[in-house]
Amino acid sequence: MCAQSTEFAQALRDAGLRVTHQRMTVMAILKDSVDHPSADELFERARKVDGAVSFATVYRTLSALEEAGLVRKLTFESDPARFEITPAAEHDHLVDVDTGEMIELASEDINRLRRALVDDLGYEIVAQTTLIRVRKKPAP
Amino acid sequence: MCAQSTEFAQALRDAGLRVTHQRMTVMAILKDSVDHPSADELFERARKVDGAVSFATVYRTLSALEEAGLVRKLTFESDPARFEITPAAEHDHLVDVDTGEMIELASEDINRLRRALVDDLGYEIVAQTTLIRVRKKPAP
DNA sequence: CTATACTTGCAAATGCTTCTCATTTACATG
DNA sequence: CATGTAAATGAGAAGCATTTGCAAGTATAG
Repeated sequence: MCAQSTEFAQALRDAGLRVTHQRMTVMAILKDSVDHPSADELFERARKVDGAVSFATVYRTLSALEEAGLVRKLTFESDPARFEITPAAEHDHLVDVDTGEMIELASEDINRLRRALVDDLGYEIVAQTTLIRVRKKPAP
Repeated sequence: MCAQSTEFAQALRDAGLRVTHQRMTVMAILKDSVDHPSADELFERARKVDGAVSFATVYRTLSALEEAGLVRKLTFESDPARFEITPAAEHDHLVDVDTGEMIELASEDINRLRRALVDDLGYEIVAQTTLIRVRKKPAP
């Protein structure tokens, strides 16, 4: 975790942000979370590690990190936003409507196709989010 | 507009909903809007046509219609939701980050690919939304 | 070590959306 | 066409996720 710490700290510095233990805590927790937590869940988990983290700071940290490109926010319908460390490769997200579970779906083919289409319209992609509500198929 | 009216009325009846002039107004306005208006914009426009439409009713109408599958809600980041008459063919949405303008992007190739990938994972698609933030490319 | 600009905590504020409840209305029935 | 009743509406209050104001705390340059 030590190597990871210095990595996070450097990322913060690169983004022109001060290295505070609250930010380090949030980043560490987010990195360890495979389930794309909401701000609320993140706050709960952060609090267990570092009692001195407030709700407001979780939100402020997340938007600072998002602006710096280190974190991505996933808005799904009218549900609370969920967050993930910015992924190296772009991917879409499936949400199981019955369980709420979130699954990642990577496809370089789709990405390529999409980039080409957007390009043809004279635009360049700034950011993108695909959220697909799915249901498990009944066993055949 | 007369033919369209009876069409809307029938759609409402099919969905088990009563035909009220408020609902007719909202549907007509939404049908005529090419810009995917928010509930607020829809309310403003509806009010001009029919003074007796309230904010609450716009929201209630939209969710009733959404539940009936006649309307689709687009949630984009933390911005207010926008709405469109449920499209015949699935398509993605681009939002110009500078102007807020929304453009539709249809690609049967992407849809097919996506369906296949989701299918492979053992799921079936219930609904999907892709929102791509874009910026106009500088002229070359 | 000190200065200072950036951060934080707390609580209040905000903004979109939903709900409550009294009143009105659509429409099946006589 | 009159009437009963369940559904729909208007106005405003309530709810919830997120943001903000301000006083106090703290990272970091010098």
